[in-house]
Amino acid sequence: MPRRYWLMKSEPDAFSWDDLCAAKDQTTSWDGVRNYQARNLLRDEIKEGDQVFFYHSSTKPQAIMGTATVVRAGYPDDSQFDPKSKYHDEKSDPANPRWFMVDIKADKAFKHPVSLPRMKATPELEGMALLRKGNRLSVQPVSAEEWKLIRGLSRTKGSE
DNA sequence: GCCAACGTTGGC
DNA sequence: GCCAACGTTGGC
Repeated sequence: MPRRYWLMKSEPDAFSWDDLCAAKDQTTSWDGVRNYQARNLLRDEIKEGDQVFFYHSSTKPQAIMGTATVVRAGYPDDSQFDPKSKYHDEKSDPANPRWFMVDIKADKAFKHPVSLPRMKATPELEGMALLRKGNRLSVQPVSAEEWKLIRGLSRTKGSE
């Protein structure tokens, strides 16, 4: 199985790229995802060694801040069983957990974060999941071509 | 702050 | 099982 690529969104007010870099071992559990489509990716598709773009949403500017590596593949999200957590899900059965998470570790900060407008202005990225209208998935696939191209963009300053 | 898009919930 | 109402996401 070749390494695969993903994009994960985070609101920096909640958890930012800097928070990831400041975390112990620059590693965090990607918990709190409560969407079935994203859950399926976390549980079934995302494997150790896969690479992740870390994207800041609902902020200015929205941008991919850097890359991370999946250091642990899908396992049950423990926040679903914690009554004190805002992610608590009383309907989830511990014997058959509903929600999953992965662990990611910060890899490289982009010299130049790649902004949403810059990606939109790049014709080769036209089909990218992130740019599709109405897209709300917080975890989404990235193709090898998109990965390579965006890493290239991050090495040079854009107009955005 | 607005609102379009989409997912989820619940009445029937 | 349909679908209207509602809540959330996230760009603008």
